[in-house]
Amino acid sequence: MSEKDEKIKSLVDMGFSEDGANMAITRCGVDVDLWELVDSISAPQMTEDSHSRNISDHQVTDQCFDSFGGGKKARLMEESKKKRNRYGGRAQGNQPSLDGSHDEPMPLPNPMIGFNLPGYLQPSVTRILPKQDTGPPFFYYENVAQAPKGVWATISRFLYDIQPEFVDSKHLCATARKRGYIHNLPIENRSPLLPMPPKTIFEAFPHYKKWWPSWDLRTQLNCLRTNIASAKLTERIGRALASSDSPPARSVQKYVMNECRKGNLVWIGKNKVAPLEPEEMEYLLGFPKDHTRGLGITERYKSLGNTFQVDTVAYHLSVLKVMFPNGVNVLSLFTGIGGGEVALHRLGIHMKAVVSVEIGKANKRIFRGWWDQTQTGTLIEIDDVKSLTDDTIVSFVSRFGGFDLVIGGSPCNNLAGCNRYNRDGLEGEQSALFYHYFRILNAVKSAMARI
DNA sequence: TAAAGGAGGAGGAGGAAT
DNA sequence: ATTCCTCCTCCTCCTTTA
Repeated sequence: MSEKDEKIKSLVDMGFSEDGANMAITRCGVDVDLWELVDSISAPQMTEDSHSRNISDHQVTDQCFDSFGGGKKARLMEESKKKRNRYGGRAQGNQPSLDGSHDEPMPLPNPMIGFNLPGYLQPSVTRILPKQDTGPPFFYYENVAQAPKGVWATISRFLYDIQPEFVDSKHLCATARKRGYIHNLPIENRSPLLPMPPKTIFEAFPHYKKWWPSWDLRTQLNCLRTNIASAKLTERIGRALASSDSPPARSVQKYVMNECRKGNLVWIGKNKVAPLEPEEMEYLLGFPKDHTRGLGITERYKSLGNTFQVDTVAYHLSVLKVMFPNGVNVLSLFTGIGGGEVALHRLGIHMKAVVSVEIGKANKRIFRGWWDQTQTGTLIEIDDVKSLTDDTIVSFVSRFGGFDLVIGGSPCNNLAGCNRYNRDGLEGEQSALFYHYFRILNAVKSAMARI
């Protein structure tokens, strides 16, 4: 298959017409990145929305920009529309492009608390979105914060130039989870889930105090991942400690702490460490106990490592409660084990209907099980975002009278730092599904505009 | 055949020193 | 402006085991 045919096939897989794909390649050439072709196809239908828009329309206060690392952001964002920033892989880095422009930086805020978080006093932040970008439908998009250079700039550009809200969940619970969220929800009058989750390891798991050595200074856990430390490694740690003094030598401490941080190991006995149990991960992430029970242990870790931190997401979604007292219709993409739905449920927001798109069989089973136990609304399950056509979306929109919320986090496989093989950015095999999120969201918007 | 185990760095970000 | 240093990351692939 020629390169052109492959590109066309990819675009058709994304839901674009073959004619549109052909025209885009004619316009841009066959050598450009896939997203540029997507951009080219989408551009005509979006100009109407964006021509009247300028940066000041959705500018936020200076304080807010400061929290994103500087007041230059507005100008940088403006320039990004002209200078097509492309992620060119590891080798390119910050080197200037051929046309003299630079890769646009998207600095992560420090501390990573987004627009606001409960318990953090900070300048009040306001943001005013242009009318065409506000809901309904509201949308909520999530992915890893520490993506390769240029990825968040691209995502933001596709999602109507809305600033990402970067939040590390360690400011809300006992485990780190650095994520970026792009949404068009109001950011005033948010309220957290109560009771607030414990913020330290000992508050979350008091019984670990007993064996926790004084030289392990961790108070919080690192990001929960999809696989865990091996039994052999914990044995090696145990042996190293047993044959060491008390307290151990500096070098031994360093080795042990390094492995404990990498594997999120906790102390369950004298000189004995172990990975977190799935139940503990469920608790840290804000899920009900035994939410993922019934899967194999490996699958449980995989599903839990890939999901939302419920308290964080719920805090952002909490503004929906007063807006939709009668409940919401939700289009849930990349549902996973239902982090978004659990968040809505815990907020006391009724889900009249949820159209859930999830490809994983195990995840679907878990989510369906939870739904049947706790919900009374309609659940429609779809296997793959690729098979959710624009026509189907139109029929759903007319059936439910539109969606109130489009929520989802697209795959991070090709963005995450731990991927040693295929960290290819947004063009990676799985992470490219972001463009389906974009396509589907646009389809929902245009279908609802016709009502 | 399906599930679990084990091996396996790069690549940024952010300090703290020049 | 540099350098050096420490830390962290929603992971994939091959082999072994049941």
